[in-house]
Amino acid sequence: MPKANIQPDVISYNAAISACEKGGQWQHALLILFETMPMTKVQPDVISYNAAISACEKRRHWQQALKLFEVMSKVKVHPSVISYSAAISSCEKGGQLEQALILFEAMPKVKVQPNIVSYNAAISACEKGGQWQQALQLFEAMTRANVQPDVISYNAVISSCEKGGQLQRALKLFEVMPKAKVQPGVISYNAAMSACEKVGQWQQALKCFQSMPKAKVKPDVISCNAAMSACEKGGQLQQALKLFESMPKATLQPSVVSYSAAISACEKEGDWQLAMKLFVSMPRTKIQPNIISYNAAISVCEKGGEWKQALKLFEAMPKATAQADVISYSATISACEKGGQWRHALKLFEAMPKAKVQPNVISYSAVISACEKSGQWQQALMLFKAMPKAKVEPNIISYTAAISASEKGGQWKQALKFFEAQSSAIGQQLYNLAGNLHCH
DNA sequence: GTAGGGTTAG
Repeated sequence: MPKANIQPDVISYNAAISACEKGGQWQHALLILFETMPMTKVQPDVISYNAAISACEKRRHWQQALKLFEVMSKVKVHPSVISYSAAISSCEKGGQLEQALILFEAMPKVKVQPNIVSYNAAISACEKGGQWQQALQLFEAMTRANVQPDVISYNAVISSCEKGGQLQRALKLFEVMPKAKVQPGVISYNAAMSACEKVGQWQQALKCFQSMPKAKVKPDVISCNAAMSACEKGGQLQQALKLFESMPKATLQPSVVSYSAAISACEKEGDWQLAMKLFVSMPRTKIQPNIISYNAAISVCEKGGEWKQALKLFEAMPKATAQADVISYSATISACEKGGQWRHALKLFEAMPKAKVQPNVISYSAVISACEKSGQWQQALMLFKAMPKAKVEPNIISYTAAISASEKGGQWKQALKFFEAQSSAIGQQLYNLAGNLHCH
C-alpha cells in the first residue's frame, strides 16, 4: 500500500504525544495537540489531553497543565480520573496546594471517584504545602473510601508528619506498615531513619539501617548517608567512616552528601587531615564540592586553627560556583577570630550586605569576639550595639564578648548594664527552651 | 496511546 494513504489516527497521535512526554518535549506535545491534529481533522480524545497534561507536569509547567485541563472541559472532552490526578500532580509540583485541593474536591461532584493515585497526589501536595494534618486526614479518608493506601501513600504521609515535626507520628506510621500489609520500601526506611535521628534516637536509626537486608530492601546511597549521619550524632565516628568506605563494595557511588557527612565525621573526631584529604579527593571521583562541602571544609580549618586555609577555601567558592551563605561567612569569620585576625574578620563581616547575606547571631558573635580579643574594644562594642537594629538577638557568646570589651575599655557601667541585660535575656532564652522541651 | 511518592551532608 502506498505510504500516502495511511492516515494517522487518534491512537498514533496519542502515541506521539506520549513520546514527547517521555522525551521532555512538552512544547512539541502541545504542537501536536493544537496544530497537527486539527490540521488533519483528527479529534483529540481524553487520552490525548491526559498525555499532554502529563508532559507539562513532568516539565513542571503547572499553569500550562491547568490550562489544558480547562480547555478539555470546554471542548466537552470530559476529564477522567487520570486527568484529575495528573492535574493535581502538576499543582503539587508547582507548590499550588489550594488549587490541588480544589481539583480533588471537585471530583465527586462530577462523579469521578478519586483513586489511589489521586489520593496520593493530593497527600503529596499537602506535604509540600506543609499541611500535615490535612495530609493525615486524606490518608484516613482513603481507607474509609475503600481505597487501600500503598507504599507511596505511606511514604507521603510519613514525610508530611516529619516535615510538620510530628516525628513520633511518622515513626508510628512506619511501624504500622507491615500490619497493613504494605511492604516498606527503601524510601520508607530512609524516611524512618531520618525521623529517628531527628528525635535523637540515633541507635534506633542505625538499627533500622541494619534491619534492611532482612526485610530484603537494598540500602541506597541515601540510606548510607542517613546511617552515617546517625553514627556521627552518636559519636560513632569510626563506624561512620567504615560505612563510607564500604559504599563502593556495595556498588554505591558516594555522593557529594556522603563526602560532606564523612568530612563532618572526621571534623568531630578531630582528624583535620583526613577531613581535608577527603575534601580534596572529591574532584578525583568526579564530584564537584558544593556549598555544604565547602562550609564543612572551612569549619575543619577553623577547628584546626588554619585561618589562612579557611580564607583560601572561602575565596575559591565563587570559582566553584558555590555562593557563600551565612554559614560560610560565619565559619570563615570564626576561623579568623581563632587566628587573631580581626581585620580579616571585620572585612568579611562588612562584605556580607554587599553579598546579600544577612549576618546572624553566629556571624555577630564571631566578629565581636575577634575585635574584642585583639583589643579593638570600641569596634566590638559598636558591632554589639548594632545587633538590635539588625534584629539579631544577642546570645551568651556575644554578651560575654561585649562585657569583656567594656571591661577592656574601662566602661564599667556599660559592662554592668550588659551583664544585667544578659542575665534576663539568657534567663528568657532558657525559659523558652524549657517550654519547647516540655512540648516535645 | 494517558496519572502518583522520597530520604541524606555544613
